[in-house]
Amino acid sequence: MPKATIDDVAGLAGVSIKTVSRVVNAEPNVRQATRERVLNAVRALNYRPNASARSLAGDRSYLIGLLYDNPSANYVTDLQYGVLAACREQHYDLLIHPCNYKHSGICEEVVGLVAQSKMDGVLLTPPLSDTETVVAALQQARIPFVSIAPRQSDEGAVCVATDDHQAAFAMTEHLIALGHREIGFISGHPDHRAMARRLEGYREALRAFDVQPQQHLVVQGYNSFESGEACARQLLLRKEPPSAIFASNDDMAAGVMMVAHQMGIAIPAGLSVAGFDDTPIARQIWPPLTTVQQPIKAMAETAAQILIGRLRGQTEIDTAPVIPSQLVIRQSTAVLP
Amino acid sequence: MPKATIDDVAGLAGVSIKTVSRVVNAEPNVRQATRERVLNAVRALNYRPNASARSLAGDRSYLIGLLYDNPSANYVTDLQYGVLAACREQHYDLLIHPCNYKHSGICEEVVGLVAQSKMDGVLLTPPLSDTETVVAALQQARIPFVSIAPRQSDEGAVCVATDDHQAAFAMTEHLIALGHREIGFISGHPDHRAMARRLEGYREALRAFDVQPQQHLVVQGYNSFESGEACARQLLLRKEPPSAIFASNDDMAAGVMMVAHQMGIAIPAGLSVAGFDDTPIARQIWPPLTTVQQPIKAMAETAAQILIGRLRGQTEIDTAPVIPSQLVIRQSTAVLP
DNA sequence: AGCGCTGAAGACAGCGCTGTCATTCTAACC
DNA sequence: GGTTAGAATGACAGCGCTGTCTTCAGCGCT
Repeated sequence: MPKATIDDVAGLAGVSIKTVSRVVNAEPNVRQATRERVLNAVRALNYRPNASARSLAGDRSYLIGLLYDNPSANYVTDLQYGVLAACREQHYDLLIHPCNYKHSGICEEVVGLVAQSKMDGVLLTPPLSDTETVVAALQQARIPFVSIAPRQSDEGAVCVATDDHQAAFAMTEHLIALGHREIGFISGHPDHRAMARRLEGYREALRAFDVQPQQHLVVQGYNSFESGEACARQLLLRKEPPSAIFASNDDMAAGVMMVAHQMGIAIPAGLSVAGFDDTPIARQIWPPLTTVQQPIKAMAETAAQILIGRLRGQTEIDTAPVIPSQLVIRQSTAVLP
Repeated sequence: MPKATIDDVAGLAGVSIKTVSRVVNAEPNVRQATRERVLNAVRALNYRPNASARSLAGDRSYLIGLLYDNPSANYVTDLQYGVLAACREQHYDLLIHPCNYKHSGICEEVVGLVAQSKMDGVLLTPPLSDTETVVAALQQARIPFVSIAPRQSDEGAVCVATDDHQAAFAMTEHLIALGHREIGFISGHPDHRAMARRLEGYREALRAFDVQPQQHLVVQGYNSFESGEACARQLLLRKEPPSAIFASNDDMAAGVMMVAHQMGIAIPAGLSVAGFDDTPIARQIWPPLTTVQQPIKAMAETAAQILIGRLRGQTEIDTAPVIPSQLVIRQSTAVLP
């Protein structure tokens, strides 16, 4: 079957191509009977509008871009699945673009890419959404975008916000409730604003429950399993090691558990360990890891819906929804003996 | 800066738009001096050809699709990075399309998708590349495609082949060399041809080294961590448990190790465990897992290069390169005491 | 000098759609 | 019944490029 064009459909339905166009694009002002006649013709010919022609004429590509720079495969695929769900629903296609947020030419790269590939808009994810130069470049180039980012009062940018602060507070509260007072904290990569929020949440919980914060119990990690190992050694080799360690992500928490195993420390009997993100690894280590589950997929889907809505001209939508995360208590945390 | 069109460039360079088109598309028959004049104008105006116009006129979209149905985030992102590397080099864009290979309408879905999004060609990955109906539908619709798939003599389809058989043979040989004779094998999902090849490799190695194959030492897994656990219980609760277990993938091997830990079996002292794939988890469990590393990224990149080459009209390329995988010996396998 | 020939460049017609504006129809009102 | 606002439809010009065909200059040959 040769691919049908809009003319074929118009001919079969006995209307002008413009009317077919109206029906296909769900525009108003078409009589119900006409609409059905056209739809039948579309089905009969298995007509698919030509995306290129449509883009060229309409100056819209029905393509959105997903920009990311994140080494976690799970995070990336969760993002993609969420965005794809929204795209499919709205008949948009997705272009993915991993990039290096530290690259000096990142702004030109991003703007150039959007121009080149004719994206209608882009989705920005951490740490790109935390990189102010990129955000500014996008704004300046008037490229529609929506960020996924920690909650933030400043900036007018549209974003789907995470509640890292609150979740870290809740996790710390959980540890305190178990009787822990010496709670080590492994902070995350300094370029990720979400990581800073997690540290704040931890600190605020200590304050809220009158636990004496100790500077040396907070060590700087860099999100990787290996950095988790290094930080764990630093914390556990002290003369007075903490009774619990809260790592800013699961990979580092897994690193902590690896080191604990090697040092012969039982978990959770001798050490409670908590992570953040609820990646698959949380359930694949022993004991299963207490962590925080952030609905990445839902956030990505929401962000994509908002972006596409804006591209369609909507503006009255909620400009910064916060998607709540959830504590997942497993077996790596226990009451202080 | 308003976006420049080909007319602007032609005007500035003092040539016709067709000549600009020739230069931009690296076509022959343009004098060197003219070419340079045009290129200067392109740079001066920061000209980017309009992808939609180009597609419409040239009946090419410079878009390729990556089809997959795989729950492993690492696998998927490796694929993507490989394909993207080739795309970037060749100025193609990538559309990703996760799908459900068991869905009954999968063939129509795939063909429809390609038509809809105007993809020039697609990349097929396991288990889609193992699904004959999909392959047939693509061939019938005359959609150019390249598969990533286990080596296979039949079919004329262009593919980048894996050497699962050989790698599994090598791993089994490694275990035999360590003195193991009772080697349990956890096979993978039956719909993945690669998994069948791994089982064959195991069997052939037993035969080659005169180890008595035992039917009950081969149990059926389904690629997941949980199925690895179940299979491990089945193998380890026998009165004469194997001294080594070779799982068809790392997740299942991790499941085996989890069960062994729970049963108080030391690894590798009491049990050698081997996996396949070299996913990050292999290094994040204790002890680090002996496994097989298959260069997914390189395979994907090669496949994309071949596909793009074909789209460009090349045909004399190697039609079925085999990318060799590599044994990674870590600490989960040891000499039989 | 006249011939054909090749390489370099341009003219021109669309690709299949959408935006704009003109036109026709419908129905509700006086 | 005549008007008229508004809904429904159509005519038409291009969006920015590429494919095809044409033109023309320059060259070697007889």
